[in-house]
Amino acid sequence: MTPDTFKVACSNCNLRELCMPVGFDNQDMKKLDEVVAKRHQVKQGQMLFANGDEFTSLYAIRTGFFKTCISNEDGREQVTGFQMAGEIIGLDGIVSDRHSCNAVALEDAEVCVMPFANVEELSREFPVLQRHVHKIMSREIVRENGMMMMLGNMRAEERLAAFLLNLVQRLHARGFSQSELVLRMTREEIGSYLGLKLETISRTFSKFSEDGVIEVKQRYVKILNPDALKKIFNPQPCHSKL
Amino acid sequence: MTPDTFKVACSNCNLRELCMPVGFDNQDMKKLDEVVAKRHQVKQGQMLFANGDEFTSLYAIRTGFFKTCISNEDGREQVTGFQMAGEIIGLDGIVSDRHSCNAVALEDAEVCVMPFANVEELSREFPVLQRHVHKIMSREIVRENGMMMMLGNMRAEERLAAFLLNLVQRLHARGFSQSELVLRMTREEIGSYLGLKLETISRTFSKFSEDGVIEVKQRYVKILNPDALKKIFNPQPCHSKL
DNA sequence: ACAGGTCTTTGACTTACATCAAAGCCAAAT
DNA sequence: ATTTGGCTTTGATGTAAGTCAAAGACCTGT
Repeated sequence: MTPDTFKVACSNCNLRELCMPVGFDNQDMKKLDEVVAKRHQVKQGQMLFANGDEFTSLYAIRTGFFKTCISNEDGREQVTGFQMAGEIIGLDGIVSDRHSCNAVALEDAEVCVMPFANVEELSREFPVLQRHVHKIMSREIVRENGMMMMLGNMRAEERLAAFLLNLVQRLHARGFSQSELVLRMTREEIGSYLGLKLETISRTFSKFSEDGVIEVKQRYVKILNPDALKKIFNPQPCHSKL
Repeated sequence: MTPDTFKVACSNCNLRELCMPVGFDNQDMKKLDEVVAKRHQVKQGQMLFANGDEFTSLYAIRTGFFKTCISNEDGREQVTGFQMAGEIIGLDGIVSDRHSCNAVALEDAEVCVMPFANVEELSREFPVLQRHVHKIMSREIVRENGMMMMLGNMRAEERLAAFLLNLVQRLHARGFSQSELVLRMTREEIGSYLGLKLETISRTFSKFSEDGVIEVKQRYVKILNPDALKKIFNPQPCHSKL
């Protein structure tokens, strides 16, 4: 065991409600601790796993912030997601027993390593865990459906508004502010995620700022008018009959 | 039981290798027949399920061709996938117990209805089925990652080339031609899937045709030069060191 | 055989975003 | 305090794809 790994328990983890199913009694919870083999530290900029790596485990993020991305033969990169505490990464690896994307820590992070064999074994024993795993995968499918809608149909302003609203909503669920956030990623990474260039992200931030919808100072963003942002994301049809 | 539903068995279904796990002995296979409650016919243009419908079952396509699509508040529609025989639809419903997309038959179709409760119960009993379900969901996640790359980074010609190659590849796996196909969907539906307008699809088909890469006659498409198509999809960098 | 509908093609023009380029900002290192 | 390097902003210009419009192809039912 390397010094940056150690054994821990879900049963007293403060993220339990975020990454584990609810409705367990204490005894079940004890057994469930077995899903997590150990914890693992990942420094900013390091990869948790890379495209082509053998798939063995899912990872629950305890602290820190990740991006997942794929790149094709001619070097173009697509960020496929940003993940924060309580979220699960590694699902891409199940189908082929190899990871098909890179997971990069955007800040120093700690993850719970959950060997997938354990997950499957305990899923067979605990229907509530089984259901939970299915929901996590389904949620990711639905999220990506939404991304397809963004990338296929929405304009730059709509994409960035949706992105910001989604970020604060998730941060808020973790006890952070509803209106203020510090971006963990560059303009280029946001652009890659949203199918836009970094200049477009920068210009759109400036536009929102000029319109008084947000306040931006580098990575710091304050949402001044969330309703305006929601309206940009989701413009009202002029007439309901339209 | 309505006249368009009847009980059947996977154990002698000719699509078994496509939609069911391999490595079952006969006895297991008998029990596995229990996943499928019945079959269900869907006429061209009809919905198998719609956004908001209660989720109860996954569906394995026996014959026919489907599209799944979502639409947002202001009416914009995004096709999120095209599915053919042997593929599974309905995974989007697991997370919230409601479907979040519409599944529309693009030609008369027949599906095997697999109540998800059965799937989960049998998954607990048969690890190979459990693994299979996980792989199906992971495959969908990886497919959608690839779609994000397409929609975020690729040009119209690349998207359409990738689309055609993917279609023939899947048709070929089902015993159809590697080079000829009849499209089941309109230019508009292809466009929606690829984040392009129908005119752009039409123009790009014409361009490919002028270049001698394909032959197009309405819905009929013949791939004359698959290598050229692959090169469009996946352009070689000028120098490997680049 | 024809009428009506849906789908497709093609042309002319517009536009949202990309590209290219230069300057500004900020934090860490010297 | 200054340099360095990564990130961001902003402006000028280019372009791939969108929009609008009209005509053509095909299918279905009468």
